[in-house]
Amino acid sequence: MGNVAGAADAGALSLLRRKLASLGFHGEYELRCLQDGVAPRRSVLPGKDIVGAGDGPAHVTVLLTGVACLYQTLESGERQIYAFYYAGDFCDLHAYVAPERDLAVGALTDCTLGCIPYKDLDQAIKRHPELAIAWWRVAMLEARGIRERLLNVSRRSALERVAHLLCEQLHRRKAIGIDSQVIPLTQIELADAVGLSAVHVNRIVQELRNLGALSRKCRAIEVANPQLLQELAGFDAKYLTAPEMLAQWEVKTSSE
Amino acid sequence: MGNVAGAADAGALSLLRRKLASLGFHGEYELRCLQDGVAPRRSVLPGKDIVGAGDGPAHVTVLLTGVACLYQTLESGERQIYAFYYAGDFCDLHAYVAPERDLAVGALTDCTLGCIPYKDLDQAIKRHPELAIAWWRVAMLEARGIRERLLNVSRRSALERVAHLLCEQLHRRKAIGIDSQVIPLTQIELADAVGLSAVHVNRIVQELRNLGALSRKCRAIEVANPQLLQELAGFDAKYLTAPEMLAQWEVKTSSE
DNA sequence: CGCATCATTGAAGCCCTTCAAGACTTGTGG
DNA sequence: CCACAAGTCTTGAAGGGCTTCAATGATGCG
Repeated sequence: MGNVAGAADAGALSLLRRKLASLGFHGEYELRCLQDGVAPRRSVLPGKDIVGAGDGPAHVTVLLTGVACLYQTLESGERQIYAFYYAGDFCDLHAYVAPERDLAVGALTDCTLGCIPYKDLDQAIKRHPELAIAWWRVAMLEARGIRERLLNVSRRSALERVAHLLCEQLHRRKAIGIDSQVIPLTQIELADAVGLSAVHVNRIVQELRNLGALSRKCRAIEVANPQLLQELAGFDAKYLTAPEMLAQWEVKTSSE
Repeated sequence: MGNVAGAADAGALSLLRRKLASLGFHGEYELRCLQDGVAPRRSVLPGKDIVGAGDGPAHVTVLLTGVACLYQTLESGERQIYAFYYAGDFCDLHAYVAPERDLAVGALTDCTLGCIPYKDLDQAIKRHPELAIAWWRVAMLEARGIRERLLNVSRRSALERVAHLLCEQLHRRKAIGIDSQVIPLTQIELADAVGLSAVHVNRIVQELRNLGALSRKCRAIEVANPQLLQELAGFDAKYLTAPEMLAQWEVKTSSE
């Protein structure tokens, strides 16, 4: 709720600019029309929803700090996690073009959010149609991430699944400048993302600790040997879903 | 290879027009610039690739008739099917904005294809930026479909998975006017989509036949009792991923 | 007719789930 | 500062769903 002004907003804007640049959108001046939109801030505590199921917010939410996830709770009470969001990611861009029932975004750690009202987005797109291509690209990347999650659940053993998910998180965190070896997910959250029972994830985590891939120092998930973890996961960095590696992209319509 | 002219092209154009209208794009005249692009036709036999892994085609492919699938083959030789395509679906729109390694589109039945060269697409988008929002929407729907596939694999029993997949196919076929109760998928293809072994899918199919949900008349998958199948699957029509139900959408930028 | 692909069946066994209970951690209020 | 509650982590035992292997029967195609 607490609105912060000044320097913090500059940080948010530069985050947004980097993000859009990585998506192939290079309008320097044009970003200004979104700048004001990001100002309204919000904080959300772990376990609380950033976007509730069935919400029809009139703005797009940008994650500024923290970790969040896209998820759905089933009738049975189970929860399926579809994607993880980090600083710079858009949480509910999908709702702008295609409202989704039953889909929610939850905070996994303390989260800070920026909001871009739909009307600002409308105007920005109208003035700079290349933006729509950038959003299109965001959607494709989201699909790619979910495909990776499906592959994980469908074709890999429990140990590979967990190890692979941890490798992904490690890479995405590094890509935005977080070097900590600690991954702030509970075993329950891990289980909800890899489609295993929490009990079995626990056994896998212990196995990973025995193998030396994870640290035994603390209760949290701390990676002790990233190299080993990658080998156990069969993780291939080329499968990275993060848009950071795509900085060379150009928006087509502006070139021809 | 055989190019067909005249009446058949009119069918393809009307297919494309319906598709775009369902995505919220209503430019009557504007579609003409895509019309010429669809003319070049191609036929692909079952089991062959429409778009190979690593291909960088200079055009977007529209499926005009038949059934195709988006898939990936792993190092182990296994195949994961991510999505099914029917008449009117775009097979490789993703490659236009975000080239994908290892991803291929294969024909499951005899397929007829139309091609839209990238340069036509470039021009169309430049002239009518709302088109980019329509493509964006396509990408979101693709993501939604893959999420549904993930949910299927992650949280449901083998019988529910198979039944649910069959329900989806039935609905999508009906949405484009195919009323046949026969679903032209082999048990192996089913297995590759639901993440089960072919052997076990076979046992499930037999169980569904014993329960009366599937027909025993032929070797192919023929639905005998759609209602029962839906109950067994816990299938809820509201989860439909097909864009046909979204005809009420409007492209935002043109309204304000 | 022979070959390739798909469907079917059986047996053995492992991976993972479920249930149940206890230990540890954290935060909250008295 | 302690007690308590809530949530997470941990451990064991029992069982079932699915896989793998292997072999045989059907179907269709050149």
